[in-house]
Formats: sequence, C-alpha cells, structure tokens
Amino acid sequence: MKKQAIAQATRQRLLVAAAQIIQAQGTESLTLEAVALVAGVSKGGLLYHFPNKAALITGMIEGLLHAFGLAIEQELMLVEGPVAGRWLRAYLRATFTPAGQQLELTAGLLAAVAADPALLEPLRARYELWQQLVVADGLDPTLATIIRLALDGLWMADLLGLAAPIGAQRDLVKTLLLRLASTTHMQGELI
Amino acid sequence: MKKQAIAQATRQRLLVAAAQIIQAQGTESLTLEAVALVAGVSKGGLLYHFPNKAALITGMIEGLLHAFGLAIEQELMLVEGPVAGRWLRAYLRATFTPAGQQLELTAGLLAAVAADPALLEPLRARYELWQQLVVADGLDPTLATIIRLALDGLWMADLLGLAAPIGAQRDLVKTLLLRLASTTHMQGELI
DNA sequence: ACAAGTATACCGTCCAGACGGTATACTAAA
DNA sequence: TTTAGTATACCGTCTGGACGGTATACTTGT
Repeated sequence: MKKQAIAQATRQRLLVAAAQIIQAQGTESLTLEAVALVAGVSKGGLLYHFPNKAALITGMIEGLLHAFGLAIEQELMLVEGPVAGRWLRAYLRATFTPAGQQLELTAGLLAAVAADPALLEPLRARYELWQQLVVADGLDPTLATIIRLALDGLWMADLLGLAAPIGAQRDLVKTLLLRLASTTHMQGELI
Repeated sequence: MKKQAIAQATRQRLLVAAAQIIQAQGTESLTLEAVALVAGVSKGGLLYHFPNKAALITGMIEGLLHAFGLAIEQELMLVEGPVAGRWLRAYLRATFTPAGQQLELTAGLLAAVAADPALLEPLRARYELWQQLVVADGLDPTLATIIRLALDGLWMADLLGLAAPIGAQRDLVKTLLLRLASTTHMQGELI
C-alpha cells in the first residue's frame, strides 16, 4: 500500500480513537497517551499527525463539519416536495442520517468546549451560515427557526442521553417535522 | 452577620466562580485552585465546602435542577390558556426566564460531561420525568416533543453560542412556540 | 537502472509544571 | 471554650509536548 494512504488511515484511526475515549470516559480522559494507545500508535506518532492537542480537537470538528456538509449536499440532490423549505428538509434528513448521528465525531464538540471554547469558532461560523439559509428558505422564518432548534435539541439529547425520543416516537417526530418544513403557510389558529 | 449565612454565601460564590471559569475558558481550566481564586477563597476553603471536584460539579448540577424546578413551579401558578399544554407552556416560559444565573449554572453540565459522564445521571433522570409530563400534557405527543426539543436546542445554542436567535427574532420564536403549545388540535395540512 | 540523497511516517524517553487532595495550623463567632 | 470556617504547606501523580532517533518510501543525478 502507498505510504500516504497508510498515513491517512492512521490519522483517521486517531480521530476515531479520540472520539471513543470521550464518549466512554469524558473529555477529561482524553489524553494524548490514551488516544495513541487506543489507535495503536505511539505518542510520538500521534504528535506527528497532530502537533498538539488543540490540533487533534480541531481535526475532529473539521471532520464533523465535512461529513455533515456532505450529508446535506447529498440530501439536497433528492427531488421532493415544494421549493419552499427545500434546504431545511435536507438539513433535517441529514441530521437523521447515520452520518448526522455520528456521535463519534460529534464528541469533538465536547472536547472543544472542554479544552478551549475558542476552538468552537469554526462551528459557530458554520451555524451562522446555516441559520441564514434556514430563515431564507421560503418558509415562515420563525417556524423554520423552531424546526432548526428542534433538530439541534434532538442532536444534543442524543449526545448527552437526555430523554431523546427513540423508535416509533422518533419516526413520528421526523415525520411531523418534515411536514412542518413543507408548510408554505399555516392555517387557522397557528399563525 | 451570622457565620452560617456567610458560609452559605461563600458556597454560592464558589459555584458561580466555577461556572464563570467554564464559560470563559472551558472545563479544562476548571481547577480547584482557579475556582478558589476567583471566589476569593483559599483552596482549603473550597475543599471545606466541596470535599472533592466531583462534589463541586454535582453541586452545580443540583443547583441548576433546583433553580429550574422552582422556575417551572412558579410559572405553573400562572393562570392562562387552555388546560392542555399547561405544563409544557410553564416549561417553555421557564426556559425563557431571563435569569442569567441559570446559564451560569448550566455550565455545570459541561463540567460533568468533561469529568465523568456518570455525573449526568441525576439530570438524565429528571429529563425522563419531564419528557413523560410533556407527552401526557394533553397535546399531540409528537408536537409536544418537538416543542420540548426546540427549547432544549435553544438552550444549547445559547450555551455554546451556536446562532441562537436574539432580540425580536427570539421573541417571535417564543410567541410561536407558545401558540403551538396551546393547540389542542391542528388543522389542515399540518396533521 | 540504480545508488545516493531526501522527505515522510513513526517511535520511545524525558521533564517541568500543574493538578487533586491531605494534613495541619489558625481565627473568630457562638 | 469550642468548633465552624478558612488558610498554608506540601506530596504523589499525571500530562502535554519537546526531542533525538529510525526505517521506509520517494526522487534525482548519472
């Protein structure tokens, strides 16, 4: 195998190992040594790929952003429903997608908030952008924002184990959210 | 002043100091020494009130649970709207309560997830209870769950600075959520 | 084609400093 | 006088990261 390809795989293993440690034992246990051990690399090897701890965490967040961005783009290609709410529905489906539920990568968020909240900056920037797209999606901006917040809430409930809906209830939530995100105008008492 | 009262105030200062440190510098900077310094107490003084770090974090979470529980109870006393959705609306208004301290204490959650996810257990238990109340509130359970998730999402967006709606937009979100939580049955295309 | 030279990927050790926690001394209110 | 509350001094452990070294893959001059 090509050397570069191996190196790339090692890098990925390190990222995954870091996420696993966080999920299992909390960010405080995220030490360079532990990550290296789980990934089957020496500490020096880890530091080759990520020159310091912050770089490792940034790597996780960038990975998350990249994966989720791809998931959205993919969902956007699906032809469905009215034009209004198109983007929001893609975002919605992406969060319900395995990639969106890659809690592994999501753990990077926790690591960032632990090590230095400033590391969240790229994520914040992306969220600002997403929020802009959400309100400009042709739906009622307020309802669209609520849908967005509900998706984020679900994501957090999953991450922290805070009574996230599962099974059939989860499907119902998804279905209703999708329907809300297809509503160009609401009737009667709602708005 | 009574000595006990002073001690109680010191305890509170320690909790607040811990929350401030977390918000400003991340959980990794939450060291006993730093907390003591910010609170204007020596390390020994801190350890009198909280025998170890886990106790300090548990204290923050219990404080959050207590404060939020009180806020809900208070909102429940307000007479308004239909019976259905009564509890959810109280939860909703409590979430929007401008008690800045609440956000401070919320930081305890981050500390818990950093130090040891098991410390979240009391919070998880409480959430299960809340979720039960949410679905049994007389509204459509799925819509009620979505509202709950949106509130949690808002809470997280505030906590992490992820494009949380502010100002007029925030008020609109609150108003629409309240209206959704007063809807005993939805019309037309929605359900 | 191939030796010589260079870049890439990774290893193992070491250390200064920070951290949680203990032990003990002090102080002022009751 | 007692003791709740706070201060000071200290210890053992762990951590991030620096560093020097090695082996394998590439590139280049000839």
